[in-house]
Amino acid sequence: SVQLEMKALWDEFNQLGTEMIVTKAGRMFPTFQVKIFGMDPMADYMLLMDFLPVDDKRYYAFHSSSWLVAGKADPATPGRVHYHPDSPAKGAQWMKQIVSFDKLKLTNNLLDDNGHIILNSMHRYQPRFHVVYVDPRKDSEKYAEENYKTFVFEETRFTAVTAYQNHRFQITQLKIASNPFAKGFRDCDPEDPRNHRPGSLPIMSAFARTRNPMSSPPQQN
Amino acid sequence: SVQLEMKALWDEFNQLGTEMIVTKAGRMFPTFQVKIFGMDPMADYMLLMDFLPVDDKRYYAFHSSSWLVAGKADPATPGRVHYHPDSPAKGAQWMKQIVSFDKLKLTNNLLDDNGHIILNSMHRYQPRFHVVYVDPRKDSEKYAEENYKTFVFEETRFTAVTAYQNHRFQITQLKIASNPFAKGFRDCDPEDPRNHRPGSLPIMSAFARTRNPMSSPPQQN
DNA sequence: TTCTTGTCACCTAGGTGTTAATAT
DNA sequence: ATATTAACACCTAGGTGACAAGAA
Repeated sequence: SVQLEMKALWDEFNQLGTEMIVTKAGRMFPTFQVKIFGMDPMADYMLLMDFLPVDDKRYYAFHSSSWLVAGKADPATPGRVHYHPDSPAKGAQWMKQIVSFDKLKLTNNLLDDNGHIILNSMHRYQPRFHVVYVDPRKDSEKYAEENYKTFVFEETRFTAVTAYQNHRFQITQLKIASNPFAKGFRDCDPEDPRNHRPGSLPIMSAFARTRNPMSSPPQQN
Repeated sequence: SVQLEMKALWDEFNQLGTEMIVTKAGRMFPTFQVKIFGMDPMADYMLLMDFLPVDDKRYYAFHSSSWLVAGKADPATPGRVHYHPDSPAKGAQWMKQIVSFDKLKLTNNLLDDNGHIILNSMHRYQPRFHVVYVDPRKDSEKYAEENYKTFVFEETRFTAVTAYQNHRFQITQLKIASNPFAKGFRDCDPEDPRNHRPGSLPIMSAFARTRNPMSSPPQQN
C-alpha cells in the first residue's frame, strides 16, 4: 500500500484548483512523495510515474478568475514516464524512508532533451504512481500483468500553466507560503508568533503582495 | 578493475603532501571517485571505503614548513567504514557512470553521530576502496573471503590536519585552484585567457594571497 | 486579450578557506 | 610555539514567483 505524503497540502491546493507551472527548464511543486508499505524487502522494484489527461479539453482563464472550456484538447504530448532514479532497488530500500520524486520536472517543450514529462499548457492532468515488481523468473514477461500495481491520488490533479492564472492569487500565495524556495516573496516574519497556527503549515500567511484582487469569484474543479 | 578519477589532481596533491582538513562537521576534498569495470551487470554489489593508518607515528609541523615525527601514534580512532549510500546496487548501475563518494566526510570528533570517518589529526592515512559481491547463495558467509576485492591508490594518501600546515601554502593554493567551492579565494579571473593551459585544470593559478613564503623548503613524503 | 518566454532578485542548502580566539 | 575551534564571508548549485517583452 502507498500513502501520499503532504496530503494536507495537496488537499489545500486541490481545493483552490492546483496549477503547475510548466517551463522549458522544467519544474514541479509540490513534489510528489509517498511512503510505501508491504513490499518484499529482498525483492527488486521499479518505481515510476506518468501523467494522464483528465479530459479531452483545453481551458482558458476568463478574466484571470475562472476556468472555461476553450475547446478540444491539443494534440497529445509524447507520452513519457519518469522512473525514480534509484530504480531498481530493493523493497527494504524503498520502504526505509519517504520516496521523493524531486527530480521529476514538468515542461511544455515538445523537444525536451532532459527526460522531463511533457505536458500541454492549459490542460488538466492526473499523476499516476506505478510500482513494478522485478520478476526474477526467466519468462517474467508472461507475468507482466500481475507484477505491477498503480496508485492514483485524485488530490494531486492539476492544470498545467505557463503562468499562474491566479484565482485571486490564492494558488500563488499558497505556493509562496508552502515552498521554502519562494521565501523571498513572503511578507511576514515566519518567526512572528502571530503566524503560528499550531499543527499547521504557515499556509496563507503571505498576502500583502496581492495587487489585483479580482471581483469575480474563482471557479473550482 | 577500478580506475581512479581525477588521478592527475591526486598526483599533484600527493607530490606536495596531501593534507585533509578534519572538522567537527566533516569534509573531504578532493572527493574519491572511481570508474568500475568488469562487474556482472545483473549481480548486486556493496561499495565501501575505509582508512588505514599509514604508520604508527604522530607528526608535527615544524615552523609550518616541514613534517617531523612527534612520537608514537595516538590511540586508534573508532574503525569506521563508509558504505556508498547507493549500496546495494546492480553492477550495471555502478558501471553506468562515475561512482562518487561525495557523502564521505572526515572528522576528528570521537563522538561523531553522523556516521563520518573518524581520524586523528596529525596522522597519515591511506584510503581503501572495497567492492563486495552480494552472494545470493544461502551459505554465502562461507565464501566471504572470495566475494570481495580491495583497491588501494597510493596517490590518495594524506595527512589529517585541523588547519593547513601550509608547506609554503602550496596545498592551500592547489585546493583553492581546484575546488569550485573555494572560488571566492581565487585572485585571477578564470576567464582570463592567460590562465588557460590547454588540456589541464586551472591548477596553481591562484598565488597572490600567499602571504607567508617560508624560507625553509617543504618536505615531501 | 490571453498566453508564453526569458531574465531577474531572492531564496534554500551546503561546501570552501580565512580569521580570531582559545586550548594545549 | 603549535594545534584546535567556531563564526564568517564567499562561493556553487539550483528552486521560487515577479516582471517585462513578445507572440498569438
